[in-house]
Amino acid sequence: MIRQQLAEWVGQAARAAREAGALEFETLPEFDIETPRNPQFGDFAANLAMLLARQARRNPREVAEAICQHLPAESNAWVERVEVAGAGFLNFYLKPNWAGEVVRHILEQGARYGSLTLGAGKRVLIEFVSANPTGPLTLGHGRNAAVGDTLARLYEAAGYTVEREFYINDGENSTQIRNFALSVLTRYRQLLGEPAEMPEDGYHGEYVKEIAQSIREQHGDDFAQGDPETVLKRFEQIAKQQMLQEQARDLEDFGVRFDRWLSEQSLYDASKVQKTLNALRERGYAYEHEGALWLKSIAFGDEKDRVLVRANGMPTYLAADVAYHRDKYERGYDLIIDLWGADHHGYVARMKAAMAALGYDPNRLHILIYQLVNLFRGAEPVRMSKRAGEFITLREVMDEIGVDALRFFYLLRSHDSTLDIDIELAKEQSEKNPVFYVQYAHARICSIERTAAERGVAMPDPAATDLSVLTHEAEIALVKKLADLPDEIALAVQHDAPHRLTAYALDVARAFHGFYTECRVLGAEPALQAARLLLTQATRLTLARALSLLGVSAPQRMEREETV
RNA sequence: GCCCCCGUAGCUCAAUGGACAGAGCAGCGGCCUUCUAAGCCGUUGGUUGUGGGUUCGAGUCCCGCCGGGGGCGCCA
Repeated sequence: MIRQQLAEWVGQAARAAREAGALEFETLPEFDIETPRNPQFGDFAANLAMLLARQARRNPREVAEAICQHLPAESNAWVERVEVAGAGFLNFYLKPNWAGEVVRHILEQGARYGSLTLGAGKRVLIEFVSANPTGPLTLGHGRNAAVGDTLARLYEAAGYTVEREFYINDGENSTQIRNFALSVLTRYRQLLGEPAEMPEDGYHGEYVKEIAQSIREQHGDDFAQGDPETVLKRFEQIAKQQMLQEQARDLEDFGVRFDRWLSEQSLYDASKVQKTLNALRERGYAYEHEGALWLKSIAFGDEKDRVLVRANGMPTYLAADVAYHRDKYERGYDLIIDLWGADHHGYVARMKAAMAALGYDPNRLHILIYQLVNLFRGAEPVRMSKRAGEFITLREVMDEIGVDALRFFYLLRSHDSTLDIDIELAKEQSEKNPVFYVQYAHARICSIERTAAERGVAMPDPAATDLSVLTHEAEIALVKKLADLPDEIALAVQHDAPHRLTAYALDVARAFHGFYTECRVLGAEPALQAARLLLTQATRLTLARALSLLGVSAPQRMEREETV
């Protein structure tokens, strides 16, 4: 709130200076209100003067002076003084009552604190995870789920209307589904004591045997005979369905829910793939060559053209995916976000090309690529899973280290960086573990509130409490951090960078722990105790909101297990 | 060969183009009769891989090179 307010005043001042003939410029550039690293440069700083210098044909410090002299009078309410400094920064020093205003504002907002109207109800579709129904969710899918879900929560907080969607790669004619069904069928036959050999490129994980086993339990030897093709089709359905249910369960337990599970096959059933291919042909961006149908993606910056329909008449995965994305555009979202693994990055250019070929604005499609996740146990890399063969499953790691720690670790780094997760560290209940650091701050606050209640100290009324007594360095540092939440949410959304929020939560926790050590709450003299109780409450609300956006719980208490 | 990501303190990583590049861990030294020490304070540690360029200002943007990871299918 304070940043927007300052930005508004600075903008007004620049225009007023122009009116008064003190400054020349055509259009007001986008400028920043930033928090200087060094507190001696004020509480906030504006960089407008530097950006305006060229247009105004004046040196930046003169421009800054001109802006400074035209700041609206109402800015006196919060601003104590403004200084022109450095290359032409406008440094704002706020009045002491500002901290109290922030606390009051947070308490008024309550659990909504941080919510924005930035999105103005615009509709966003986030498609993520979208794992193949041929195996359990892996460690990599977990990253996708954590990043996608928190991004969705952030967009919601920013005032967008968000839909979460899981795309099921279940095309009935696809080789992978067929192969998967064949693998399950082979295991099933082996269970019945028949000689059957796994296909060359079959699925070898333990889970395939589990599915075969469960089919046997439900259907006995019903599938021992019968038309092989019919049996295989049946296995496709059953195996796919079971896998999907397992994935949904894993996601549910991981705190991720989807609004829609959209099946690739349904696109074929509704002729959407065919219609999309026709549309591409009509627009002149699909052509026949050597018996196949090609997308002319070169025309839109891709490095080569891509096959849509194979020479054998079967559409490729791309064809269905183009139809799917066309469908997304047709549903009228303002923003479409996809979250893909790094191994799909080569796919971005062709998908954007396809959308451009269909006449849609490719900029409305954000495709985020997240990098690999490596698992360690201490210094030892973990590569194999018992259940899934060469993959480590989300379930295994989630069960071992817990949802809170795992979600937090997934969001600790930018999705652009490869991520190493150390199971030992994530399980460790110690100061090395960042999840506990944040949760502990929340638990400590709850503990203060419990103790206050035990001692009969009532939570003061914010309207009737003088908050101007909050002047300690640690109090001010904490308040500044708390005030940042709305901006952090805005930035996280603008940059599609959910990991910013973990960093923010850590910052708030750090500021609180500092405050906790420096400033005694209960037992301080009454006026100060009241103000600090309210500051504590505002901190709890802020931490709880940040944690909830991360999908991490905010515990009321934390007991440390005896380690010795 | 082409494409994507990364390269910042011993390690893992931050830093919407802004001021003196910051945290955590590891190391060293301190702080529990008072709201939870899963905490706090102090301290050591840097030519931001490298060479150019753009800019009032570059870790950040552009080009080249070096190193690490991933991808380049009528698989999905």
